Amino acid sequence: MLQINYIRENRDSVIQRLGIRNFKPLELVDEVIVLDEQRRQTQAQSDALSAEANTAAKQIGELMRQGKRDEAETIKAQSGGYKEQLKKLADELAAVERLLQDKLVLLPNLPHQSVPKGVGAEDNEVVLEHGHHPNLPENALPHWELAAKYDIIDFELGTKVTGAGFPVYKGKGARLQRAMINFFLDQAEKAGYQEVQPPILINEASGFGTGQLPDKEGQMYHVGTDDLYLIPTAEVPLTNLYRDVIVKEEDFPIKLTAYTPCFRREAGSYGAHVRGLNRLHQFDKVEVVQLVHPDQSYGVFETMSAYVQSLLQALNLPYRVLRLCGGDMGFTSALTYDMEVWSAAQKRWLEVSSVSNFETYQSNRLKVRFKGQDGKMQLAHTLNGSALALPRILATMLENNQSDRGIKIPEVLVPYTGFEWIA
RNA sequence: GGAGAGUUGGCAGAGUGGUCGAUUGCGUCGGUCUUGAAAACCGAUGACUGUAACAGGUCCGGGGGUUCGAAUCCCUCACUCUCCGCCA
Repeated sequence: MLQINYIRENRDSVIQRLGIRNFKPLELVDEVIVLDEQRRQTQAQSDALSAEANTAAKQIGELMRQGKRDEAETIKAQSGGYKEQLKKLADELAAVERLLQDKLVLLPNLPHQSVPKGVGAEDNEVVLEHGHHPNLPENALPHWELAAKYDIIDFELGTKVTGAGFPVYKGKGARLQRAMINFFLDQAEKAGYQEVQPPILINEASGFGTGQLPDKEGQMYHVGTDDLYLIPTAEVPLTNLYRDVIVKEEDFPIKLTAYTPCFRREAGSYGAHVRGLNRLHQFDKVEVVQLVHPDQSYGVFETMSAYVQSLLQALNLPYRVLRLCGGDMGFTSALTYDMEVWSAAQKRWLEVSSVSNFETYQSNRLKVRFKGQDGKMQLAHTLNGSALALPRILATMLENNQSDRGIKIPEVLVPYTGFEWIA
């Protein structure tokens, strides 16, 4: 959520920057400013009246103590009206605040200066490409056929047990999943991230804190009986660990990592692009999250991006890094790099990681703060990145490493799998 | 699931209707003393909102109510703890 004070003081620049996102209802900005003005006026009225009522109440107390009952009764009689007036003002205030809040959450984060203007994926900027596209023979198979051929993933079984998008990994497939999780977690720990096992069900306040609610409600699975949501990413429980926390400045940077399954309804996604592992309702991911001093967040952002790339390099996967354009960026992000790997049999790029700096957009909702050198409270910056999402890595690994002998396991994973080939 | 007890500032812990935003202790920060440190002593030390700055306002788990006035009384919800039951 954007900070109302910032909007009030930087109206023109806010509008200009939202334009980079191709954000349409720019009139929201002025509506918010007007509502904020109303809010403050109502608040001031209410405060003044409260002050009067407080004074009167104190006088009564004083007079009672002195035994001046009659005088006390006189003031008491005059004080009767406060309650009603205050209630009226409080209702008014609540209404204005609610309106303001409702509008405020509709405003996405302001893009960083480096974010290119644009409306969709075609406007994203390729920052770099790394590695060579493997030359596969004509009879190369897409990963869903490889998965069937070597009997390591069973999509049909998952459909039977749950539904489409819930694959069953078997044998070496399951083992490979576990190997990747362990490899990613070990690497994250080496990079200084503390491993956490968070809950994978979250309450509404957590969903709101990181920005999934209210706008992306339909993307999460909701457990109605207990009013909880299945996490779409570990970012939600990890970042919410610090909700309402005042961090010590010297504790920055706070670096967390977690492996969790992730659940996404992916409503409205169908067709060839979602075949196999390309888009699932349940998948595994290792996530990294950092809470940092505002001065450091963009440096940390680059470090995090480099870290994710180091994983892709270790796995020997050809990848590219995209700087997302304003229109393609997530609602809450100020700057996002997407990492995509080249899936050689499908001949397309698959997104396997997304690294974002949210600046204070999340921390303003979460109230993650620290006391700065000047003694004033400041909001922390939050960042996160996938490191990495497993299914598309697996898909690409299967496709790119296939040969007559079978699937070659990347060297770094062999200590974790205990086998070099899936054949 | 049943019964009972609780939820107060970074922590511990007072406070059962009026000068309580809250006694006190610990912690933290600053100072005195010291070659330095410890101890001792002195002082400071919540958040939010608001203002040019003061002032003012709000917050004692959340929400609602009673009252001129609520941390204190009532209702309700959430959570924690203890005992019982069930159970990976």
